[in-house]
Amino acid sequence: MEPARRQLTRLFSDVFTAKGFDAKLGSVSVSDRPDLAQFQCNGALAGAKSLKRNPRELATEIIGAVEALASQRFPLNDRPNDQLKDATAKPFTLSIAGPGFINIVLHDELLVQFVRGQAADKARLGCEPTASPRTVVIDYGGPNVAKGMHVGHLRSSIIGDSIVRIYRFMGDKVIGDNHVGDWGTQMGMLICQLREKQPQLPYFDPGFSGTYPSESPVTLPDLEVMYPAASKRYETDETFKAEVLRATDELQSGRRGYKALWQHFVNVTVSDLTRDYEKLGIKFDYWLGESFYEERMPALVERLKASGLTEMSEGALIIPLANEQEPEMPPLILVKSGGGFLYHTSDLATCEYRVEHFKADLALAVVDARQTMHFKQVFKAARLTGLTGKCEFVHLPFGTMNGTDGKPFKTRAGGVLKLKDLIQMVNDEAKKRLGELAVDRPYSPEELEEIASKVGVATLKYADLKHNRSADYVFDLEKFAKFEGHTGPYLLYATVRIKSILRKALSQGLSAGKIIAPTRESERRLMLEMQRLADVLTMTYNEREPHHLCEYGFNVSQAFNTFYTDCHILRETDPDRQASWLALATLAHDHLEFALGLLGISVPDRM
RNA sequence: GUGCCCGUAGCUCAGCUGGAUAGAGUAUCGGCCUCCGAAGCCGAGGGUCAGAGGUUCAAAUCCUCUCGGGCACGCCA
Repeated sequence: MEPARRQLTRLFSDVFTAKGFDAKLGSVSVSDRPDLAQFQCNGALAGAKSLKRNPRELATEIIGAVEALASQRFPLNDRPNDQLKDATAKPFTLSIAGPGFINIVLHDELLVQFVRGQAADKARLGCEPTASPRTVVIDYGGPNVAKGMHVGHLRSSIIGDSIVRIYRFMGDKVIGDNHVGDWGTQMGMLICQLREKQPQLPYFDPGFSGTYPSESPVTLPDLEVMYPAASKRYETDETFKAEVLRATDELQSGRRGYKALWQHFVNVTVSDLTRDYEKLGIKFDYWLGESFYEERMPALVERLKASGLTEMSEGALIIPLANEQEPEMPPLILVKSGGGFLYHTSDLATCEYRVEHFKADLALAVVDARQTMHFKQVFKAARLTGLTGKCEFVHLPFGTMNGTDGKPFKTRAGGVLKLKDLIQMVNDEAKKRLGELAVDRPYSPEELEEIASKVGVATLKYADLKHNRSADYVFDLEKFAKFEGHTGPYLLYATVRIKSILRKALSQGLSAGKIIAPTRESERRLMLEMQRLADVLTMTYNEREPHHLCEYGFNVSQAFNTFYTDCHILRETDPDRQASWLALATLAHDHLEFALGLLGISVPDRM
């Protein structure tokens, strides 16, 4: 069943259209004044203006026409006995306020019909799949070899994972790809750095023809030290830079020892990454890193050359991208003056592969906002050269995670906080809180671990997802440890509390029944909130902004908590009402578990 | 220099396809556990929506400019 707002919009639009107005005027929104109404339509104001008429007069006319259709569009099919005498009851009441707003309040019986519709649809809670499913490749994660995951990698993984879940639920064919940074100049840096420290290793002996050791000469912690050091030298030390560039070229042109060494770097990094992703409950369908496109790049470059869109400039092969609209757009460097490839080229090859191999209709890249220019270039070049076909390429940028000082996040010591340390920290805090709360419910150590982990992951993910995707946001460790207010644990707490009530009800032989019309404001508010779900989900899907779903979960939690305090379910004496409340609580639980699920957050049975 | 993002309560953020009294959380203050889980609920105070113009019956929202912060701009990714 469609949410009330959408159905009302259709009704009002029909009326506006019939009167010769733009259908858009019929748009109904949730009321800005919940004290006055549940929904509102402002179309009469704009409509009256275009005809230079009195808006209140037009609003009156609209109301008349809407009411004439109302009972037919929204039949009240179940009137409780005490309302039989009111057989002419309208499905909603309309009124005019202020300069010409039309206010709408649903009849309680109609409100209940929406909620019952959801309750009858356990699997989808009334959310229809998209009418035109597409094949969608979603590129997220994107960690780099030699740099373990730190807080900066959280966003892409968490946001991307949620978008994957949402798209899948909406019926698209989704392919999640972790585009690992495993093939750039950074690899040359690592090779040179290691060669200086351990030149005796067989990987550096060009004459070596035997089998290289299966054991990696370095661990991830080694790499994490080597990379920043090498990176610094690369910028200041010209000799080192030249060596690095040569090593990179040699690696990319297949030097055996370097390739073997590179494989070790990748392996130690990936096995560590996999553990981090497991802790976060994040999975990928593919791990097609930059190196995967290695073989495809030379052929691609040849084809592009043949297309006549490339030219030589300062020794490099480029695709010029500046035009009248974008005179400042820098060219895309296809081949470096030294002969190597940059990530522009591998990204072009990636675009091509996603179109040709995956037959993507849509390709989303969940990548840091600082790469905006890069993607503009790549996508423009891909379009120019015809690589994109009919596929739509979209960069979904996200903002930087800053510390409380407003600068990119660092630990107190000034270092980069590793993801696993962060997870550990949040889990420890969760454990502490569990100890304070669960006095009469001692958990086994295993269950304690599991719950703490769920609470910790919920804290991290929710904190990240609740913010507007494209803006920078402040990552406040102190707040993370608090778990109060608008946080993941708040939503978990509400959900777990419902589970607890339902368990208790079951043990007392009580069961959920038919949801009946609300009699209290707290009950009405909970229903109103829940019937919005499909609307919110559609918005989240269209905008690719999971924070709408966070907001929704928070609102439902809040509405439930108020309802919970106001309506004591297990103590209720009217069995019909009690059964209805149990059904309402069950539905609230299902909504929360559903919304959290799409955010990638799982709910423990108790906490 | 060119371009992009941002500036809303002490702090962290929603709201931005223009609409009524700008909302949450947090912090502060005051209530609520013999009663389904108080990580909760109820209430109070707290705002020149950075500033100035403009468009409009109506601007936090659209346009222009200024100020302030962040980021990106050819051989790192």
